[in-house]
Amino acid sequence: MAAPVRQRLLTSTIDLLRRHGVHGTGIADVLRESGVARQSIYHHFPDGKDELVAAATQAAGEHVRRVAQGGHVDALLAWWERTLIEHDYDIGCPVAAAALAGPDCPASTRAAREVFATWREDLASALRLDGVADPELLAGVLVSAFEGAIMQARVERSVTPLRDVAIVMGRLIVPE
Amino acid sequence: MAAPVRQRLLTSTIDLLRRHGVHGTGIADVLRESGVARQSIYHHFPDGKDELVAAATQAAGEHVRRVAQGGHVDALLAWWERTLIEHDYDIGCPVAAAALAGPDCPASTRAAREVFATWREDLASALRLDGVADPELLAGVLVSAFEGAIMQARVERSVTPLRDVAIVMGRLIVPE
DNA sequence: CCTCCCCTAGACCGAACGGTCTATATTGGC
DNA sequence: GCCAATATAGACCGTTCGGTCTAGGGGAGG
Repeated sequence: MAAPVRQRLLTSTIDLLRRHGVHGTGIADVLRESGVARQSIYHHFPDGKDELVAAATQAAGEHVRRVAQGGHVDALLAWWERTLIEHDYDIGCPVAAAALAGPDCPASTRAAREVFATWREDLASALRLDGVADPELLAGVLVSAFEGAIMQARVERSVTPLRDVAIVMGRLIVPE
Repeated sequence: MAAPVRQRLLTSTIDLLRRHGVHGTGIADVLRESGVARQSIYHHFPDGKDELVAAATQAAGEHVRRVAQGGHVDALLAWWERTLIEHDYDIGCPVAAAALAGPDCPASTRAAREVFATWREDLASALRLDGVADPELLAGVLVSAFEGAIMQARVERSVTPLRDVAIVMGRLIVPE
């Protein structure tokens, strides 16, 4: 009962987005998992589901950002490996879920775009500090490769796709 | 009226999967877009939506496979660029949609896994023929990077993520 | 005190969901 | 001629959907 209502809503929504995607997650599911009253959703997120999903996407993006403190690729990799195994490969990336929601959820799409941009900027800064060539280019490809690897890892039920990305990208991330 | 019913069902389902994902696509939508009778779905796909989506995923995977005849990365890139622009960035990869559908759609998840495996094998064979080192490793990362780039390209409404993947991966795909 | 805000409880709405059912063509092969 | 397979049309089912509504509880600040 400790956590405030808004936070509980976001946490539950993120969890459900990772399992079932945007359209596979119902308001009733969020209510059940968070134990919050129906009306409270529309108090905190007047625009309804799309706004809730967009806010959850932003929050999830911030969380991952803190995990990869300073853009350390190895920390990101380790965290995703652990998370996938902990949840028995029954989850994906909530930002990917928002990105694939489609035109019915414009706010969610926008949120996904902004999170991806933030991730790229963080990674590019870290790469630049390490003296790596083409930091922006590599940062974008890193985000792409990570997102694809998470998707493959989920259906393969194996962390191999993630590790392979780390191996291959490691060859490119070298000081010039 | 030319195309047989089963084919029209698959074509329409693929199109809708790319726009709205698995849970965002309803049976009624498929019926409307394909102009097929409701009962015909359950004639060709007795297990209902999950089986239809799985079959559509397989068919889409085969189609992309033919596009990348022999595993030519450049052909794949050009096709995705053209497709995204043609549809004004309102589509994604249908296999990704199936991969993120979640545990309610076990057949679709299985289909996504098999398509990813086929793509990796095709790419690995092509890389091996070109005398590239670590063909399996690179093939897996290529699939990851492509899938992630398609996702980013969609929300960014730009082909830049795809081109960046091509540039960076081109540096790795060199004869040993 | 009263009022405003946050929160809960739960009924209620019309629409859409996936799936089943009956009934009626229209085929092509035996 | 007959039968099975394929197709169409459309009613119908119970459930769930996202969203709105009313009614009331409790705490903080005027």
